[in-house]
Amino acid sequence: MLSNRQLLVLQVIIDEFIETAQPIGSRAISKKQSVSFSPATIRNDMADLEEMGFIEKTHSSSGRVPSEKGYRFYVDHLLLPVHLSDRDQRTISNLFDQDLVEFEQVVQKSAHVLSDLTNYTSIILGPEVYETTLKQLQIIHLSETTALAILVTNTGHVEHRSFTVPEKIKATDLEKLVNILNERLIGVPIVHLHKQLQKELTSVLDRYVDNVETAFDYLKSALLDQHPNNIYYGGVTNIMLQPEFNDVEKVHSLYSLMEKNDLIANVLRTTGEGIHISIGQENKIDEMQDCSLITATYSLAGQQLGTIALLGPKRMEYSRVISLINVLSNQMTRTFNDW
Amino acid sequence: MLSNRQLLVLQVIIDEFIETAQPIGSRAISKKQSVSFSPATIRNDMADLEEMGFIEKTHSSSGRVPSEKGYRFYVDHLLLPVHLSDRDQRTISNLFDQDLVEFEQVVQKSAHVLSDLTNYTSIILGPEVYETTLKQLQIIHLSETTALAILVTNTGHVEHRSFTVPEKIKATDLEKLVNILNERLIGVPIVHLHKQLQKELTSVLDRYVDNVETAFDYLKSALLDQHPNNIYYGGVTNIMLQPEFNDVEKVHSLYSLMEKNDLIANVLRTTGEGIHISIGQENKIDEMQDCSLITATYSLAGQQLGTIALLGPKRMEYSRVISLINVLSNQMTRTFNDW
DNA sequence: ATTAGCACTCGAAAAGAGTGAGTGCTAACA
DNA sequence: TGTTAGCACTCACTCTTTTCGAGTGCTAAT
Repeated sequence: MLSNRQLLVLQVIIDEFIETAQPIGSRAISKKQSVSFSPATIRNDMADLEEMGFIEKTHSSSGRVPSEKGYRFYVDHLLLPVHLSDRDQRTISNLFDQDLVEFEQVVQKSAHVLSDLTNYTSIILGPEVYETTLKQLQIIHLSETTALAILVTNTGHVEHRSFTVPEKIKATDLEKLVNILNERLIGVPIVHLHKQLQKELTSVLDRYVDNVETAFDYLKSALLDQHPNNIYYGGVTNIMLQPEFNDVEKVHSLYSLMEKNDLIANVLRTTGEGIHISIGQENKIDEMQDCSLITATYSLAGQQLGTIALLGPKRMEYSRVISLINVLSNQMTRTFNDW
Repeated sequence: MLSNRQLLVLQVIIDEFIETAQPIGSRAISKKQSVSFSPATIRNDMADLEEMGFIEKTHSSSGRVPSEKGYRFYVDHLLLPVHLSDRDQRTISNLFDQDLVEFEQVVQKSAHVLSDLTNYTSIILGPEVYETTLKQLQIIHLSETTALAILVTNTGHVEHRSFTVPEKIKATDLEKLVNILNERLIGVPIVHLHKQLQKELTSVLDRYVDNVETAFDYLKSALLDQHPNNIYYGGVTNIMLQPEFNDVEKVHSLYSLMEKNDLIANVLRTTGEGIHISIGQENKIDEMQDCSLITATYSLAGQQLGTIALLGPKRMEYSRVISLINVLSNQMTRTFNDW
């Protein structure tokens, strides 16, 4: 069990390291306002803390830096809830005072605010089309052999894909199909589209369309296949402002990771509801082992829509960032539910 | 005027520097197959070339590196047309063998191929909506107060924007307006939409719609304002593989630049037709002064659609890159015109 | 006109010296 | 018994110094 003084020492070390990115020595700790012990006393506590794995030395006679276990303890037990600064609060309320009408817009602007305020990189996932319902389906013929399928959801999200129309499908068949689909499918959650189609409509369609199967397959693949991961990054250059990324190798590895959208999407999609923090090795992705990732979900009518996340060095301003991301994701959820 | 031997020496220096990124000494040049002179002779020529500003020393007793004037001369006069390697040719024909039906797709995949083959960063602009014609216009009401405007062009490009519908506009008015617009405007170049609207339709609309001006204004701003710059980057991490960007500062400045889309769009939009090369200080953008930018345009029916570009260090594999970008932009133009 | 020879330059890498911030340990102290 | 002062020790950093070698310019010989 940690003594009160040890808790204090650990707190000071981490706070200080988060600010300066430099190892902290016993003398520096002893000089802090909140600490009234001599360096020698502090050194004893530091030795204990190191033995327990909360802090580390960079070399045998250096000051201490937090270990990942230290950060985890800090996040779990030492984090004092902070009130946001005036500037932070103003920036956020400015954002939500504009009347934004598109989901994507809200989410993207939130991400930008988040990365601007923190100097870390924001990542957002969603809003997931899967969670929304069909508003309208449309086919537009661009030429004899190509057509454009447009799908609009109730959240104002637009998906479109163009495809080659094979010769055996008549243009009129496609149109009929779309009309019928629109009659029957508006309001159906996108995620159920496929099942719904198969179950209820095949027989009905037979009457109207000559070549149901093929037309249907084409439409399906045009609309539902290769669903793009709805991933968006904000403030990607911020990473380079952090001293731990003063090495092109590291930046390169992280940026390459950001090109693998499906990997990141997977991680963000599988975080539970609310705020989650993973520190260093806790991250499943190799390239993130030197980073911390803070995620928060936003939702509509209790239904989880997507995730907003912040990627930075392990030496993150946890307390401030958590407050920010908390306020933002709540505001997002509120805004969506107001519509 | 440069002697033949001086031309040879300059060529060897630049070729070698492009490959190794190291200063080249007289001994190294003399050892080349194509050179049959002693180091001392080479040194005399090098001194001359330096006096004329084609090459530089990094310090008083170092080998030589090309100056920007040197690169310019190389590009203008020493570039031997290269035949593409098998691999390059195969990659490109693979790309165009797939049946791609969307403009964006072709352009983006081309950019990716370009950056993958060269290890530089590709930038593409367009296809410009301005150059295309209206295929269909549509308004979808999402709720009482919000609506989504979707604009489809003949090239399969989809633009959409959602907006707040003010109370004084009736939903039916908007629909009427859209119907009329569709009747009259399909086939009109997007760039003329505005003029066309004002000139021909105001009187007609008066008959049908109660509140033309307001409805029209809203629609216009939803569709035509804040036209996003259609900029796309490929292989952005490649830059970090180049030794001249082994410094986070430089990478940061270049990446920050890439977030300023309008600046880049402007540069790409104002390059003339065909292939253009700007080297170092020839670039108008400050952050690019250490880079070379190679641009090529692609077009449809003689109408310039957009630009495809490659950004890399001044020490670029000019001959290969130019061949590649040439073949690619021609293939793109051909593909578009085939549709 | 070309080349060999030679003294010279200068960056890069290696080796050494000094500095200081930090430690652990021991003994003294309240 | 918990805290502190004192002290020897460690080790990264910085600053010089040295060495090394690739490269140069110049001059004289071919």
